[in-house]
Amino acid sequence: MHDTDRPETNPSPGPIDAAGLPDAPRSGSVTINDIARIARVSKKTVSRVINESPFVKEGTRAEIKRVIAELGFTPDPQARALALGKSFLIGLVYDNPSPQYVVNIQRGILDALEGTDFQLVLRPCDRAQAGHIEQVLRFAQQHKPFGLIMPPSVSEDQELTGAIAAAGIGYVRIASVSLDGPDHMILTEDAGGAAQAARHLTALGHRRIAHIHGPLSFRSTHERRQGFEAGLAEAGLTLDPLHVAEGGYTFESGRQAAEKLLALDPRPTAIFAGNDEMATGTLVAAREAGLRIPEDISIVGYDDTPIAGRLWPGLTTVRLPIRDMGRAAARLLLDTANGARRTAHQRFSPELIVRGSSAPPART
Amino acid sequence: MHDTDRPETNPSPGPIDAAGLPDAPRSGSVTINDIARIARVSKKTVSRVINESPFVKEGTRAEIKRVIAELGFTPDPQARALALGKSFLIGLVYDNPSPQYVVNIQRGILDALEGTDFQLVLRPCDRAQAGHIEQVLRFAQQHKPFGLIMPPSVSEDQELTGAIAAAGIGYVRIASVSLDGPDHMILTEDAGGAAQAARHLTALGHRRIAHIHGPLSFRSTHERRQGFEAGLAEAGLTLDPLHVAEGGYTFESGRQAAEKLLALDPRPTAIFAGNDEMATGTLVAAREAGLRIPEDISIVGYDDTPIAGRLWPGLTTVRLPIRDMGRAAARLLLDTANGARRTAHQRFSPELIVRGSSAPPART
DNA sequence: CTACAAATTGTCACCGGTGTCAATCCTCTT
DNA sequence: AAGAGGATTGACACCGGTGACAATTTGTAG
Repeated sequence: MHDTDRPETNPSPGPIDAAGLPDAPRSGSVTINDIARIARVSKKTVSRVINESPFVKEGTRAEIKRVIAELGFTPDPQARALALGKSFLIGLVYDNPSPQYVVNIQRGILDALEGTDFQLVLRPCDRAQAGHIEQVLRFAQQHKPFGLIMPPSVSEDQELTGAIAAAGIGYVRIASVSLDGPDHMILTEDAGGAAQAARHLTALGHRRIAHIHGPLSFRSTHERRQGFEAGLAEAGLTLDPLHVAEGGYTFESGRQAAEKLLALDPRPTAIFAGNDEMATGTLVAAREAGLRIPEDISIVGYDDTPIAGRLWPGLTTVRLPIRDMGRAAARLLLDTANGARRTAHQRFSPELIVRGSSAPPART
Repeated sequence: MHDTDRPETNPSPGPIDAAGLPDAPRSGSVTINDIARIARVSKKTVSRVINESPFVKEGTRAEIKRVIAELGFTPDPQARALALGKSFLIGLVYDNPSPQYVVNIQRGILDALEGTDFQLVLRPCDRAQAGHIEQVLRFAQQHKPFGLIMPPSVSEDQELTGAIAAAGIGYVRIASVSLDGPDHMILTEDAGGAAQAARHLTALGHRRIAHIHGPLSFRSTHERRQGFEAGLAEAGLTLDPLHVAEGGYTFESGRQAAEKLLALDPRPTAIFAGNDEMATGTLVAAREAGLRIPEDISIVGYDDTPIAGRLWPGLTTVRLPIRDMGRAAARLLLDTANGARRTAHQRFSPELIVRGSSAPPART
């Protein structure tokens, strides 16, 4: 149970020095009042200096800054948040099933937040679960975050982003280029990356090429497939519906989809998976089927998460600068604090990374 | 540049309804004042209900709760934090190089925090970098988190934990059992897990067994090595110093350490790596050396991160219930809010997971 | 029916900042 | 040298809660 039966008043001794020097800074921490008193100005002027207001005389500003540095004062985020009606938290609202993706986004955001007063708060959001929008909204209304960052597939949920915009919360979305919008966005050229993968395979001489795509609820799924088909078309190929399997962006789903594709006769000589997790599943499925990689089957993934370089053979994949994107998203958000009013879009181009999992098909 | 040249006063129209009904709740959000007014009590009494104080008459409490539910009131965390001198943030202070570990800890903590008012804030902490303690301390003093959770190796930094304790911040450490302390802890029996790995290998018939340990700054490194040696001793074996290599808990370090071990003559028939990342590196090094796994070399890891199940062959490893540990750590922290004053220790036992990377040694 | 203690509720200052707007200080003009 | 008008600065209320302590109500013994 709670310890609620203790008396409401706190019987602890309290600040012993309370009766002492009336001018001594509180033992706890330095506040704006201490600075104001010592610098012989009003707290409002100190506040102006903190907030870099231009309406402070240079000499005053210098003196206040000196005192601030001397006492090691840092403004209380809670108090500021209360007064401003906006906290110094940046919320990462995510549902991406790939841990690698999530960690890299986090790292990028943390890169950008370093040295600022902003903190990164994690807010997972299960779109499959009813009421997920209300949960995020509740967080937003309660904690009044400075802004939210939404990677796919949260970023593709129109209902959610609409509700957040309506609540007056700033946010940056990370999404595929095809998803246009009037808000801040970090865009990835998914179709282009997938086309690179297709070109790579056709250049190696593959003709029977299969594709495992992600969940239909992800826009990247469609974009990557479409880009892949466009890339194949450049070599005069089309994607046989038999050669298309659906996955869920997870290892296990990739493995199962690959099992189906590998059982085809004739067997495809190459498989392009919608992300690295599924490509890893494909690799395992191929191994279980007794196939050699890349001699019997070439495998290409997408994202270049760390696992791609840890497999044997290394996974040929399309690198997405996920960490950079996270950093850019956070920067975009912070810029709005500095008065950047116009919405900004920023593009990131994927790059094909060739490792050992792809090679020319065996002569049949 | 900043938009600091805008006038200090906000020229926007402001709340239009300000002159209207004096009793109407603010358009923004419902506050404790609204509840108090409508329930015809003082805000202090509402505050008591919010905080589940027992000093409120049942009827009053019921009525206030009704009004709270009706208006959908939720107390402002910033205001509470300001008044209490303690925020509703839980800080995860981490430096573990393995992304899988980090994500799982996060998930566990988030599990425990779901449905509470607490938020998870990420606070990476590079122990190699000078001033890392000051950074964490600065965060703690500024944001006054409700508590911190520190997994290894941050949890093993006496200087850091000491400073945090001195600052009066509550925290829970996740560490090896050998690291005793007067504070809340989640303990893992690393030595026991490593001993299980040793028994597994000796039972398979291995005699030339090597070990790649982690960085010396991690306590788990010593604990795992010691447990491993103890397990070998049960079979009458000792660990030849030649068969010991140092790694850094990273993929690349494991790969390099394994290269050295695999070049020995006679070659070890089994390698126990201090974590899965290094075991993965070992697997790649073995493949590069043209060895078959497990026929030519058995490999065992530690942690059972997801990658262990994604490799081919699957990695035999020691499973640590990382997510459960994160959840337990957060629960422990929350319990202190409910008056649990005694420090609590909670143990988690590792479990050997046998997959395809270990088998009896080939007859030589 | 009183009186006194316990239970319940209220008042008011304060947590540490910011917004509003008035007051004061300069710097030029004329 | 007085006045105008912009540049600086300050006074004070307020953001939405909680702590300390006083006030009021209730319960119960005498």
